[in-house]
This record gives sequence, structure tokens and C-alpha cells, in this order.
Amino acid sequence: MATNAEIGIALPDWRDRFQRKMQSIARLDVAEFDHLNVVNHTTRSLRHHESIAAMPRAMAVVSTGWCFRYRLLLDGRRAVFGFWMAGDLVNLSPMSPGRSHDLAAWGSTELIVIAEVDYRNLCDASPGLVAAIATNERLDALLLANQVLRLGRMTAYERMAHFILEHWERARFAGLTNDNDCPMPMTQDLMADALGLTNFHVSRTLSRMRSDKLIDVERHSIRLIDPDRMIALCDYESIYAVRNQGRSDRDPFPTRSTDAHAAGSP
Amino acid sequence: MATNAEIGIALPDWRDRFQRKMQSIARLDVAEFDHLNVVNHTTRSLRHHESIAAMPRAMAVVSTGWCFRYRLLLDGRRAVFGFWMAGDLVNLSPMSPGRSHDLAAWGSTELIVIAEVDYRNLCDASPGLVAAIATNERLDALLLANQVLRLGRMTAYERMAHFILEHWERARFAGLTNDNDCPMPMTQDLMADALGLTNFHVSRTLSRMRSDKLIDVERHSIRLIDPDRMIALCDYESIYAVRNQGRSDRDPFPTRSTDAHAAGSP
DNA sequence: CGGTCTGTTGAAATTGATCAATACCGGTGG
DNA sequence: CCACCGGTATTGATCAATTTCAACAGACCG
Repeated sequence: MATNAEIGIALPDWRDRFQRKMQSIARLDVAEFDHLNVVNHTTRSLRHHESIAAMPRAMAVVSTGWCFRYRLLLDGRRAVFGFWMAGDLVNLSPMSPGRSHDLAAWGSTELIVIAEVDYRNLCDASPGLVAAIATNERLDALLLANQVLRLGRMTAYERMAHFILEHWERARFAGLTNDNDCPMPMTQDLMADALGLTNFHVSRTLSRMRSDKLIDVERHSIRLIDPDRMIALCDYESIYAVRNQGRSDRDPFPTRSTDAHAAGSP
Repeated sequence: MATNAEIGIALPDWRDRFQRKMQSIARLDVAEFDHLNVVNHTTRSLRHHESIAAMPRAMAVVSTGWCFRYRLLLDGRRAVFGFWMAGDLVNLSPMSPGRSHDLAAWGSTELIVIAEVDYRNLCDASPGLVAAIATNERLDALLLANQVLRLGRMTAYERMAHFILEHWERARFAGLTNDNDCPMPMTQDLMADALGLTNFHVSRTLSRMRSDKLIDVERHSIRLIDPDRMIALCDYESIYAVRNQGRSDRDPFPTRSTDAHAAGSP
């Protein structure tokens, strides 16, 4: 298979994104990532809203675009559990015995799918990756816990702030931000289902935040005007700080070089 | 160290509970569990509300009693993420970089702690257990997702029903139930923090459920009078069905032999 | 340029929160 | 055995956040 580099394109390869992501959560020798160059995988292109069949013990790296996990209730209510962006590792194992859980693409999305055997081979070859992937699972659990925190004990305004901060932090570490500009492709409908609100209230809350000079909302991105005030108002705790050993606990958002936005838009 | 069997006590050992739990989520050869007899571990007794320090990559099996995970906000609001009961495997790795997450005992509780090295040895010795533990991690994630579903998109009444059903199903598989009687040691305050409600509203909701002839509430247990109606009203999906290969999808609560209640009460 | 998806805004309705008061229950000590 | 105590549960009245419903304005797309 030809890499982007071979055909002369400078855009980050999925391996670059994945490596960046993994290095942000674990101290990893660069050599570990050589294994990625030879790992067997298939590329899957998904259209907006297309869902991704579960594959036991298989993994996928989001190359471009976005995925989200959700569950429908009988009367159509939808709960959104989380989002995955470029560079993120998505566990493709079925979430629940039932059929109501789903993983779907948001916007046109490309996934690098690593099947069970190949994933196992990769793990055998690279114990460092195994550890990093385990840490990544802990991170996924933390994201779910944050979701519970927001939904269970925060007001709409706090929820929104906390959600945006978390999303921003993830996007920063994935190299998707541009200064305080952060891709935010979700519709307010989708955010509503992730925040446990109605789309109406999402709209109102966002515009209140705008008038409070906390954020600027654009087409498919959001700009944070006053992150510190936002962090304080919802008691946001970084999801990365300690994992990234060298850094202070109190600086949840280390500065990093920024690529151009690479979001697949719906 | 002397086992209960050696000193003539018939109560289930933590190994029995753990084995039962593991077998309910994965097809496992009984021989795999022999490794448990030689695994290095320490026993930790905890008092009500005592918290359990995080230990990276260590695990613990709940022997008796209950644990719960929570996070405090600055103003004292508390979000409860989940509960663990006898036989459950608890991941002791720190949940988040911050200090606000905590794992604590509910009632007097005994934990079998397996430190990092010993856990690693156990895994090396027993590949079957590794797979089962991975499945267990998926189950933990599903429980968190269920929590998100409840908090995000269900009414108080539905939340309560869904929560009770999930708790009941877990207790059944752990062998803690007696027919439709299920240990429920939590106070309404604690349930409130798990359900995103006030203790007042928990009280009201429970008494409405009682008058609707869905449940009976006793000292520290709850009795399900009409599980089917309850399952229907909140669209409950079993968390075990498919993992337990031999059974039908539509029977979320297979009958099992039942031990006596073994809950540690606060 | 029409159609669909998305976002905005206002008014009314409702769920669940807040506050206050009281009852209960299981211990503990006199 | 009783009195008392802290923690827990109940109940009623009021209040507020968020939902619901309805109507419309933009944006994007072929």
C-alpha cells in the first residue's frame, strides 16, 4: 500500500496522528511505532451517519472525520456516549449484547481497521503499545465518567462549558486545533443528545455563552475566548496532565504546534 | 494462609465469588481458576466510607461489602459513577490525573488486592483469565454507558427502574439475590448522587414505584414484584445475555441457584 | 430556487429542585 | 427500659430550570 509520503502528499498520515495521540498519553519510544508501518489493516470510508459494524476484539484508528457512539430508546430518544476524532483509537468490540448500541460516522470519515489477528500480532510485537493502549482504555473510561459527571450533577451552562473544554483539550492533543480555535462539527441536535438537553436549550445556552464572552461560534468550529474563566466555572480537570509526566498539574492545556484543521465536515 | 474451607466455614470464599462472576461473562475452563489459589494478594478491610488509594495497574476483588466510585465538585456536589459488589473485579488504576476522583467502601468491606507484579504474573499464567478480564473491562464500560443513558435521556421514574434492574441483574449473577429479593445497601442520598436526582425526589420516586406495585422496599434490600413491567417501562437491555452464549437474547434474567444475602451493611 | 436540514426565539407547561418541618430507626448510655 | 442522638426517610408548599410547542429565519445543496 502506498503511503501519502510516497505519492508526495504532506498531509499527516493516520500513523502520524495515532503516534501523536499515543505519545500524549504515555511515554513511548518512537521505535515502537515502526510496527505500525507493517501492520495489516483495511481502510474503510464512511458516509455521514453510516454505522460501523462491531468486530470483537478489533480496533480502528480514526484517520479523518469523526465517530460517535449512541443508543436509541424505543420512542426515539437518543443518548450519545462519546466522540472520537482523528488519531483516536476506537475499540470495535460490541458495546452491549443488545442491538440498540451503535457506532457511527459523523461527516465523511475514514477508519483504519485492524482486525483481531493483526491487532494481536501488533501487540505481541510491541509491548510498549500494549501499555499505551491500556492507558487509552482508561482514558476512554474517564471520558465516560466525565459524561456522567456532566449529566448527573451539572447545570446546562456548566455541562456545555465542561464538554467544550474536554473536546478542546482532546482536539489540542490530536493536533486539530489552531490556537484557541477548535473544530466542532456536531450539530446542536447531536450536542443535545450528548449533553442530555434539548436542541432548543443548547441553542440558548450557546448564545448565552457567546454573550458572556466565553466563546465564539463559527460554521463548524468554536473559539475559546476565556478558557480560564471557563475552567473555573465548571471545575474542569485536565484529562491528560499526569499521564504527561513532565508537566505541571495545574496546566491542563500545554501549548503545542498546530496543524491545519483536518475535520471531515458533514 | 488458611482458606475458609480449611477452618470449616462454608461461606463462599472470594475465589468462589470471583469465579462465579467471571464465568457469567466468559466461557472459562475451571482449571484456569486454580491459579487463584496461588496468587499473591493482600486483604484489606475497610470501614464505611473509607477510601481506597489508587494503585496503578493493580486490581482488587471485592470479597464482602460494597465499593463505589465518585467525584466531588468544589461546591460539594457529588457524582457517583458506579458500584461494585462481592465477586466484582475493581480496577485500582487511578481514574484521572486530578485528585477529585475517589473509590470508597460502602459499609464494612473486604478487598482482595492483587498488586501490579502479582497481577502480571497471574495474567502470564492464565491467558483465559486475561480474556475474561478484558471482557470484564467491556462490562464496566457498558455500566458507565448505561449510567449515561439514564442520566441523559430518562425521566426520574425510568432512571430508577433501569438502575434497580441493572443492580438486580448484577446481584443475581454474583449470587447475592434470593429469588426477587436483592440487597440494596445504599441510602437514598447515595442513590440520588448516582441517579442525578435529589434525595427528596428519590424518596418520592421509590414510593410511587411502591404504590405502582413494582417493588417492595425493605431495610437494606429491595424486592422486584413485576420485573417484566419494569423492563418494559425503561427499555432495559440485559448486560449479560450474549456473553452468556447458551441463552436466548430475550431472557435477561436466567434463573440461578441463590446463596443467602451476603451484603455488608453500613 | 425550492427543499431540507439546522438554528433561533417566545410563551406555556412540567419535571424535579429547594426549603422547611416532621417522623423514623437503630444504636448508646443512663 | 427509657431518653436521647445522629443519620435517614417522608411529606407538603413553593420555586426554577428545562422542556414542549409553535413559528420562523438561515444555510446549504443539488
